[in-house]
Amino acid sequence: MTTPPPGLRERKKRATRVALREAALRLAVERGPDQVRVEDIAEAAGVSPRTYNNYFASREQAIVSAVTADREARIAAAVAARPADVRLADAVTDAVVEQYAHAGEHDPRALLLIITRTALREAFLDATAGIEPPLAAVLAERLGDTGAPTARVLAASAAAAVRIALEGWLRPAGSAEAAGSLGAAGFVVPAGSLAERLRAALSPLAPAFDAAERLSRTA
Amino acid sequence: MTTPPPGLRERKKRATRVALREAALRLAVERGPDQVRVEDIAEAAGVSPRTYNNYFASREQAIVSAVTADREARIAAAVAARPADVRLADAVTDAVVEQYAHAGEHDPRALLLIITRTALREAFLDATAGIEPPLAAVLAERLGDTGAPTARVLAASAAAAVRIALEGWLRPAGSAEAAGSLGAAGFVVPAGSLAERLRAALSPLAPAFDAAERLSRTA
DNA sequence: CAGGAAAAATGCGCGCACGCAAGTTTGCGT
DNA sequence: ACGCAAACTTGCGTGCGCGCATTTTTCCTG
Repeated sequence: MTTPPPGLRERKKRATRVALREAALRLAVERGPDQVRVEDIAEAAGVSPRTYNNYFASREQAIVSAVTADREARIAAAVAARPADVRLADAVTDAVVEQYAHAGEHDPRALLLIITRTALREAFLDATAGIEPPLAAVLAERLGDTGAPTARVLAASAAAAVRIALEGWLRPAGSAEAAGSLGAAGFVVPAGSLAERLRAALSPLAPAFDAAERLSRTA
Repeated sequence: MTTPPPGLRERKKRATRVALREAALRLAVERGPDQVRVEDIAEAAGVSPRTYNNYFASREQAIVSAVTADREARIAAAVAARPADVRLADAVTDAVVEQYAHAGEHDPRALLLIITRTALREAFLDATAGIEPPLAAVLAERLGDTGAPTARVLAASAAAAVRIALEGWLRPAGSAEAAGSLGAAGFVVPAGSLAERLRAALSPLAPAFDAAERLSRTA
């Protein structure tokens, strides 16, 4: 369940992936996303362009993944960490809010960039779908997997809710420009409390979580 | 609410879109999806390749859309058509089941093709996301839109559930081959009752629909 | 510690998606 | 009926995603 010994192969793979995503983000921030060719990213990471494509299916994906990182896994872990007697709906909601709270805290320019460019926004939103599999796994465990698709459906629904919350959150930012390397301003971000939006989007699902939980207890 | 007068421009556009998607499907069935270049589709539809790309963002999308057609709108319409006093969850479930019941009834070969080829399956599944917007619209109406994202979340959740049901339904079909123009067999399809899977996937969401409905009644 | 299997990196080639800047068609006001 | 503006089509050019075959690296087992 932990980390046996990672093995060298695995470590190198991770290193390459990290190198690629960081190079992608750095270059995108420095010179603007449209001025970064795949070749540049690959070179900066010290691999061939072809190899780059073995790790990421698109430039947007690479850039965004530097911000998204392994948020999916962190959410799942956070849910699993909650004591077993708290309402499942609350566990999920809190875990999600917690993980998105310090979104892009490390580099405001990255967030600004993603918000501004349409293609990146798109990729960023699509990335939320990634929480489904790990979340489904923990939910299946908590609900005592019956073979029914309940866990997956709830996980996917939560993911969809998160996506909707994010969409609404960054809707205000629609203009162009501001791509120079010196955006510098963190106070330009949409604001409007991401946390509130997340809770609002997830709350309609609470009854479904409650019902599933009830079923699993009586079973 | 109906059709004012469609206008000539609009009619031509629709005609082109239909021509493209039907050409795409026909060619794909005839000679196998990998033997169809964009150029062929465009030519068969009597437009330039560039124009083809103004209508569809990928070959898969074009092919699949011939089967998907306007299922999204039909589902939304079906929901809207149910009397206002039936449980919302039931209305949605029945509407979905009803629309997917005669899936690819017209051309079994098309279904067979989509099931077989991975890229097409992917595109087919992605297409389910398309039900969200129209469904969200009807739900918003039924629930008396409060500005809260409830309707959208429920619609997206339902779409996700449908996707999961479909995934499970066509999992059994994983092999390759059988791409010749004479598949001819309709009894090869996965079977295992799509309807049951759809209901099973949607049922965990019922409590959420009930709760939303209750809220809207008391408000 | 050798040797061979499995996995990953790489090079090459093809078709494709899409931005851009014309050219062409449709719609509408006068 | 005319002509202008907006919508749509088209050709061209660029970088990209990915399948395939080959080479290089990692891993395991005797």
